[in-house]
Amino acid sequence: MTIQDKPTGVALWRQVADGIERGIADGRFPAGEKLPGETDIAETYRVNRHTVRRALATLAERGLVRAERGSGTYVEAPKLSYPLRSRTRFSEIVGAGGREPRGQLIGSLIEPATRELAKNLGLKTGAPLLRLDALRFADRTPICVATNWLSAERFAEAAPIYERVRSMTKMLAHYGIKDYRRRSTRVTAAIVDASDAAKLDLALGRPILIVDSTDVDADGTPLLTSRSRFAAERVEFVVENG
Amino acid sequence: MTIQDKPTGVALWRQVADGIERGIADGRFPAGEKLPGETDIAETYRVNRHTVRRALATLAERGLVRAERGSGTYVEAPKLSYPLRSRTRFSEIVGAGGREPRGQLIGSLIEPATRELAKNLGLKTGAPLLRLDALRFADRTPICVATNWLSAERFAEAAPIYERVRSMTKMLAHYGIKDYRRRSTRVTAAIVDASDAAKLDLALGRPILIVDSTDVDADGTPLLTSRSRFAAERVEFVVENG
DNA sequence: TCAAGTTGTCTATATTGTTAGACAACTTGA
DNA sequence: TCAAGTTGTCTAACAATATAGACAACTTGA
Repeated sequence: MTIQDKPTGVALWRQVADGIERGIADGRFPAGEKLPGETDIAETYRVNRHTVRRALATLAERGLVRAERGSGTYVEAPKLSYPLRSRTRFSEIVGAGGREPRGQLIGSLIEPATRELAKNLGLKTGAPLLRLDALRFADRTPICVATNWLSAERFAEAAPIYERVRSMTKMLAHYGIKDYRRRSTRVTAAIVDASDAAKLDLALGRPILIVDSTDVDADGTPLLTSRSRFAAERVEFVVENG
Repeated sequence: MTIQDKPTGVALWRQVADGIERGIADGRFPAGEKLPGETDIAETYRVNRHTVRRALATLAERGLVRAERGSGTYVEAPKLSYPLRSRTRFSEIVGAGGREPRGQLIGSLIEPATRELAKNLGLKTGAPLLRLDALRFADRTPICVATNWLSAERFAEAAPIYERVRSMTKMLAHYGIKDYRRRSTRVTAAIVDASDAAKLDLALGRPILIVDSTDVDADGTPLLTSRSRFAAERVEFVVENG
């Protein structure tokens, strides 16, 4: 009992947890930054280190902080709230959260359509597809790896264009496509593989959200189909009902 | 552990005490009336009678209730008596009632002065104003939401300072303002809107008291102008004549 | 490679919170 | 006067909270 001497009915660990949470909320402890060490926190709150640990444990359970043994405890970025609606644009969604969207082309190649890809795009199995692999960021934090398949015939120059404009929406605009919408969205989850882990700067064994989707133009003609892998700890999908 | 099953860090007696205090504040337990018996309270909160007793003890210590052996426990606390005089300090007024004043900054932004605000503050229309929205408590009971406007140039750092000291008076003291007084006060009433209802923990449709005021320093220079919305059921303004 | 600094885990002890039961002291109204 | 209902007080047991110290496991940078 050092914060106040009279019993308040509010446990010390709770007071410490609330104090730290307030610090995160108001930016005294920015996302990604290291918190003071447990010993330091214990000292500033004049409380035992175990009490601080309990406070941090509740915050970690809620995903607000992440402890790294031997290194420190870090503020987790608040999850990006990602609405799943028919008009889904990564750049708009990220921008709406006050963060800067960024895309980076990490690979492009031509490959023949599997049966499923062909079905999604309304093409024949084996038709040539342009595959674009992109890494997408909110500010400097990688959010997802997206693999997009488009008709190689219709969108022959898509790769260099995407590389320049760094936005799917703008790239499609180059082909005269003013608007498009999501025809289908399927969400599942898995454990990240080594390749994606490296791209997303994610520890092995962490969960990812996998979104399979197909975008169509105003007439319903398929434009592209894609599989995106999101770092689960950085996003939160919001399904809007109604 | 019956109110919730996970440990919350808030003692049961404290939760009961807060619940009863809320009931007194919002009129479910009017001043002078008898509370339900300790056994009844224990039953409604699904808690031991001793726990209720501890809750009542803390309320009694603060003068909110008075226990009469053999008869019952009665509500003491009348509405917060809030004198409207030229030297009006929320913290002093609440403190004088034996309750603990508290302030919480709920928002701050820069906005241009409307004609009326400019007039109150002796500035030009459109001048940059710092707007501070604060929620003020007596103990744990929200009393009013106050929107304060100050010159953004003169009080550039007011928001973080207020956040720290949680008192308008102390914040102004940081700017070397030792004393100030109320130049004008206007009182009206309305029905609470949804936003204020949530902040004040007030049911929709309940009345609020609206106070528009301007504070000036010893020389008569305007310092801040504000609009406060009080939960009508929790305060009683006292106008002292003479 | 090593030292310093970090989080993770264990044991132990004291204090506070919560429940349970019993009975005393008192008030109220029939 | 008496029964019912109230608050006051006591003992007892257990759970949750808090402190203390020691050491392991790990990361970082010199």
